[in-house]
Parts: sequence; C-alpha cells; structure tokens
Amino acid sequence: MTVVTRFAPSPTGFLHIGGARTALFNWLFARHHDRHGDGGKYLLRVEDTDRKRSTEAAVEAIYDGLQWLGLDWDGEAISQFSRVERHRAAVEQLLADGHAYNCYCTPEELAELRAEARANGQRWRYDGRWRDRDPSDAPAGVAPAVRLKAPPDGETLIEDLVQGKVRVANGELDDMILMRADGTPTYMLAVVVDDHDMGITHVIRGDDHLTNAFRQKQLFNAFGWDTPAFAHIPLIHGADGAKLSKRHGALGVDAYRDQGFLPEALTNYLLRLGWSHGDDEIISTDEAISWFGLENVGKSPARFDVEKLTALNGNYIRQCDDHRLVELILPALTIELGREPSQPLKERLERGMRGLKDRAKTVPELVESAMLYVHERRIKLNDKALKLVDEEAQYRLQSVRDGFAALDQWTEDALEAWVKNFAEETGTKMGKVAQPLRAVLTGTTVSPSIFEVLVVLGREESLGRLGDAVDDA
RNA sequence: GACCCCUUCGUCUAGUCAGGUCUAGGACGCCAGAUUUUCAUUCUGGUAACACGGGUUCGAAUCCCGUAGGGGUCGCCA
Repeated sequence: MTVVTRFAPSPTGFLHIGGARTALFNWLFARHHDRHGDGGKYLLRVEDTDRKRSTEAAVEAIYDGLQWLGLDWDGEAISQFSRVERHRAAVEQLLADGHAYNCYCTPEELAELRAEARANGQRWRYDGRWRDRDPSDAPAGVAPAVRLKAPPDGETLIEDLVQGKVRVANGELDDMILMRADGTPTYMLAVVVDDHDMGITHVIRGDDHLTNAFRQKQLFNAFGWDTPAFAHIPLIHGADGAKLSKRHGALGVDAYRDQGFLPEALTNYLLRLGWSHGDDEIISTDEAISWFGLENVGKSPARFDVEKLTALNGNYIRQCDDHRLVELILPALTIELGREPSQPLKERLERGMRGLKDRAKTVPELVESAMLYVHERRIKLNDKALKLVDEEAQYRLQSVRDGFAALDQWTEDALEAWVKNFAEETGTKMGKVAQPLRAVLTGTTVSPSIFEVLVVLGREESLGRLGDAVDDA
C-alpha cells in the first residue's frame, strides 16, 4: 500500500519548532516508504478555514520554513478554504443520511449553559437538545449550526501507532459542530473530508490532537469511510516542562536560522527528540530516511535543549563545505563592512575557513572569528592583545618581521620552522613569540593556528600588519 | 474538575513488547587529564538515573496493581 502523509499547519503565524518536527516525521515516513515500501507521498495542506486569523504572510513563512529545512512536499499545497464547497456538500450528505442535524442553539445560549455548568463544578457537554426534535420546532430567523449525531453508547477505540490502544466512552463525547451557523465548515469536518479525499493513509501529528482523533473517527464512521492510521507524537516542551507553543516561547524556525543554526543540525536535533535509532546521534538525512519508523517513536514528551542543538550545530559546521560557510557569513560581513566583500576577500575567507570552522558552533561565532581576515590596516588590537605586545615582545617581533621578510617560502611549514628555530636560538618559549604575533596579526588573543593565519593573509598583508606594530617602537 | 496520556542520569535517550547477558549503555552539559603557539577540535577518564509502594517470579528497569508527580484536551479556533 502506498503511504500518503500530510502536514497540515494553520497559517496563523510562523512555522514553529513543534510544527517543524511534525512535518519532519511526516516527510520521513513518506520518504521511507517511497524508498523501502510501495511508495510514499507527503502532502501539504494549509488549514486556512479560519479567515479571521489566517494570513498570506503566515502561509509564506511556513513555506519558507519548510523549504529551508528541506522538507519538500509532493504536488501543490492545498488550501483547505478553497474546498469549502466540497465540505458543505459533505455536510448535506450527512444531513440527508440522518447522521447530522440542525441545532438552533445560539453561541450566546451555549456560552451561558457552559458558564452555568462551570459554576456548578460540572463538566460542560452539549446535551443534544436539538438532536431528535422535529424540524418544525425550529425558531424563525435563527440560522442553525449542523452537529454530528454521535453514537451515545459504547466506546471509540483508537489504535494509535505511537500511543497504542486508547479508548474513550462515547458518553464523554458530545455532538460536535460540523458547520457553523454562517455556513462555514469547522476544522473537524474539514480535516476528515480532506484527509479522505486526499487519500491520507497515516495521520502523524502532535499528541495534543489525540482527543480530536476520537471525534474524527466517529465522523469517518458516519461517512462510511475508512479511518486512516493515527500516530500521535509526543509534544515538545520548554525548559519548564510545559507545552511549547507560540504563546510559550516557541520560536519560528526562522529564528533558529537567524541565530546561526544549520537546517541539517536542526532536523537532526528534532529527529532525536522522541525518536531514536540505538545510540546514533549524528544522523544524515539519507540515514534518517532509511531508518525512520513510527515504532521507534517514544511516548513521552521531550524538553527542548538548546545546548545539545548547539553542540550538534558545531558538528555540522565542522563538516560543512567551506564555500557554503562563506556564503552563510556574507550577509553579516556585508553589514560589518558596509559593503559587499570583494572577490579576493571572499577567497581569503574560504582559504581561512578550515581553521575557523573548528572553532565555531554557530554562524555568528564564525562571523566574529572571521573578522580577523576582514579587518583592514591598520587593525585595532583589543585590550588583551595590547597587553601581549610589550616592549620585549615588540623587540622580538622586529626580528620575526625581518626573518619572515627574508623567507623565500611563504608556507605554514616554512614559517613554523623559522619561528621554532628562532625560539630555540633565543631561548624563548614558543608562546612568547606566537602570542604577540597573534596579537598584532589578528588584533585578538584567540585565532586559528598563527601559521595558518599568516598563509591565509598572505605575505604582503602579514608583513604589513607586523610592520604596523613594530614600527611604532 | 472530568477524560486521556506520560514517568530510566540535570537534559535527549538505549534497554521494556519476547523478565536473567543491566553492579543500567550512549549523547549533551559539567569536572579532570592528554595533545598544543592561543582558543577550539580531538582523545582519555570521571560525575549522574530505573518516581514511590506493594505484588507475581528462583530472578523485574522490564509483567500486574496502587500512589505520587508531570502533561494534553475539554471553542460555532485549528
């Protein structure tokens, strides 16, 4: 059987981290079955039926987020709102079949009943007062909402692929509204009709939808349709253990991009939140597609840990292609510089990336460390660097400058050999030479190997920076 | 409150379905050491958990019951 999954975000804001993981799991499940099973499709459906809260900007933000993460969907994204006629027709069908009925309670009336129940410490549940009433009782001038005639007895069982068998007594569920008095379909109705029409075989979504699944199953039954398999994945919690939501510290994936996280690091991290494959931690997308399955999804919620994400990100940055890293730091450098870095500078940065990327866990850190290659003479030394260049050091640096200038090979090996030899002959510790050198070359006390820096900067620039410092003396 | 779900190191998790190989493994964090021109990387070692109480069993992290704690849902939102 071909597997068809979908991600169904509502465009009321950015794509947040929980949504991203839901999308990831749906995507992986479909791609896994496409590769190892009888085919798999991953569809995108935008749940924009709430016209008041849905915005075009949010739709774009969601597309952007998904694309950045590399979670490409099959076919065109479907707008749920565009299917409103189909939803209405489905409700008509239910009405005609006697599985639904008109309810003439007004929202105000319902609110009152709800408040009353609460005041008495009772749980509110619609009592089905219009369920079996004669249509001729309908009050004039009141537009009805349509409710499902839900089974009053027995129980509804969900065989969830993650949570296992979960059952609830039908008496706990009331007759849900399928169509509002204004003729617009509700989420419950739209989801069921769309999932059916789109041929969805597996509904993978957050655990917060588990209770919806019971109602949706009743609806599928009323239509006489097969119910898709459900998989309710545990939620992501914040550091305090409460559900991470837009109102509760959940950031959009764009925020993580802006903070300098790589998409592959974020998906790898998200994947490991609730899913595991033995002791594997660093998992490529390719491996994830091969290994992913719902049976390895845990049942308990996980807390979001930026430290671990950061560690993972550092790992991916180290493995990252140098050219791509330069592209990633370019926007920030352009701001620092006030103009787009020149081609020679970009090439210098790419040469320097080898030593820089080992020392960065995020893109902004990379930007900061890369500045040593960006600064123009004369470069400013920070306080710590300044302290290293005392009189004694300056004296030594003169010799170094002269020695370097006389070198006919400007390579790491040649430079290092010269410094080692110089240290030995003058009875100085390497650090006493290398640190002041680092200070005047980079303006800081921390950098990649000083010999690498020398080569990346090139002979002319290196000698220039050295001279700037030495000639002060 | 009602209904539903969850519970292994601080955090993410392996192990639980098929009880013994678990004096509970890995990762992040933290601590110490090694390498070293700084920092980082890398490497080595260490820290730290089966929520609690009963039961079943020769034997339980694993099965059963209860308790506690945490979470989710209770909209003419999605």
